[in-house]
Amino acid sequence: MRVKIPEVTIGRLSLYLRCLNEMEAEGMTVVSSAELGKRSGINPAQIRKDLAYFGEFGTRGVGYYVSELKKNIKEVMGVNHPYEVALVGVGNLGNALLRYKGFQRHGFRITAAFDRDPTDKDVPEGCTLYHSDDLEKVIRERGIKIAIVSVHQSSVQEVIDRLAKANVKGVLNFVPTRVNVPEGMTVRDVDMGTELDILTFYLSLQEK
Amino acid sequence: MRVKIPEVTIGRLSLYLRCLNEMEAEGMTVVSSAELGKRSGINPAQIRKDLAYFGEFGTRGVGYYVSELKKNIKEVMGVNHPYEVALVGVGNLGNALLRYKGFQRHGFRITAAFDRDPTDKDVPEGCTLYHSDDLEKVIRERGIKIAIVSVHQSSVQEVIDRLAKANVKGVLNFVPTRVNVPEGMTVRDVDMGTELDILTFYLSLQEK
DNA sequence: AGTTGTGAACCGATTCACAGCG
DNA sequence: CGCTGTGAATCGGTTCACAACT
Repeated sequence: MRVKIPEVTIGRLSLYLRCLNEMEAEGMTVVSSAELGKRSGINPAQIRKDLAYFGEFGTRGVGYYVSELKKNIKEVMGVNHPYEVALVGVGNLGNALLRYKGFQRHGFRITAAFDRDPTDKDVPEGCTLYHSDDLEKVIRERGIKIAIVSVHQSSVQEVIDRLAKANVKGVLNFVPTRVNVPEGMTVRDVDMGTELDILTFYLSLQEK
Repeated sequence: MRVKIPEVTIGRLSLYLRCLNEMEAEGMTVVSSAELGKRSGINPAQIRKDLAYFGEFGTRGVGYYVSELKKNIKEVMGVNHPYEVALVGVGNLGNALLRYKGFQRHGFRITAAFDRDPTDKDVPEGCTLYHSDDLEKVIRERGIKIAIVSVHQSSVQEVIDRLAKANVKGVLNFVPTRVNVPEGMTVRDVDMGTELDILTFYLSLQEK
């Protein structure tokens, strides 16, 4: 890899892909950065720059071939093949995440779920529920590299450390606590409480 | 307001508050930006700058008084009083969000839930379930200003527009679609599929 | 002496503007 | 001619370094 790629770029690639899918469905075969910009709300120069990090996907004077570009973006993002994902903590939130359709659309399948108390819990077709004790064993065996964590605050750090030991490389963390991220692992936090705080702040600004 | 406040600052204020609560529980009464930095993982200069946007909360040579600072941050964030929140779309995800404890910790209570098909659905104590048809009416009557949207893709835009009409000012949107944001409204997107995409990208980088 | 508050330097990301190419 | 790809300019946020203050 030549230069460092901003992580926001990856988020935008995901957005471009969504737009391209729509456009393809509408029968478009070629698209300019200007058109894609209109659809996605991103500045065209930004789009060109984002894409240029990874190659020269366009044709000057023409634009980008939709199906071509889709393929290239998918390759770049590493989402060409479906991914297995583990979920740790089958509480309210975990349960909903197990059933969330959005992951499938991105090519992810939650195939293993772990809980400290697996009795009385049930999981959707295609997913197996295990006791947390078996976390390392199962994840290693299956070669799972990505996990979603929705456990109780008190056990997040332990879970993250155990996932790291099991060779998990990426974690989507829904638990609002500062965690120590093990070497070689990427953790992305989703903190919904803080999101509401930010909305509230803007709200309180308006009142002034 | 004198200068523009970066929105990441607000997210960090929320983090500082969490740390301060911990520290207070541990009996600390005074804290320096260096100590808070250690706990929160944020650069001390950054912390001072974040706080300085809103006032001079510290004492030179001493630091910040914990309870004092907590109070000030809460005031700044507009979270001094509890907020009522509406939730639109009681599917899997919506249901989990209704029961998510993290919101309460931040002083939010989901007191009204809306669904196109409210039969057979039940909601926790303290929350009332309404038919979507009554959205504008109920939200207006209650003066609710913040909403969480977890409806089907096809109706997001309509829901957002109706919320705007009902005078809602902030929306936390869990639906992965580009929405047109009405004037005077703030929308924050939580796109969990894209989050996994980003993890996958880092994963695929490591393999090279 | 110790720590805040802040101007200046730095760094990274976005946008502009145009050369290069189809 | 039109649109991409990209160096240069700009913008915004972070970090540094120190003057101000207790």
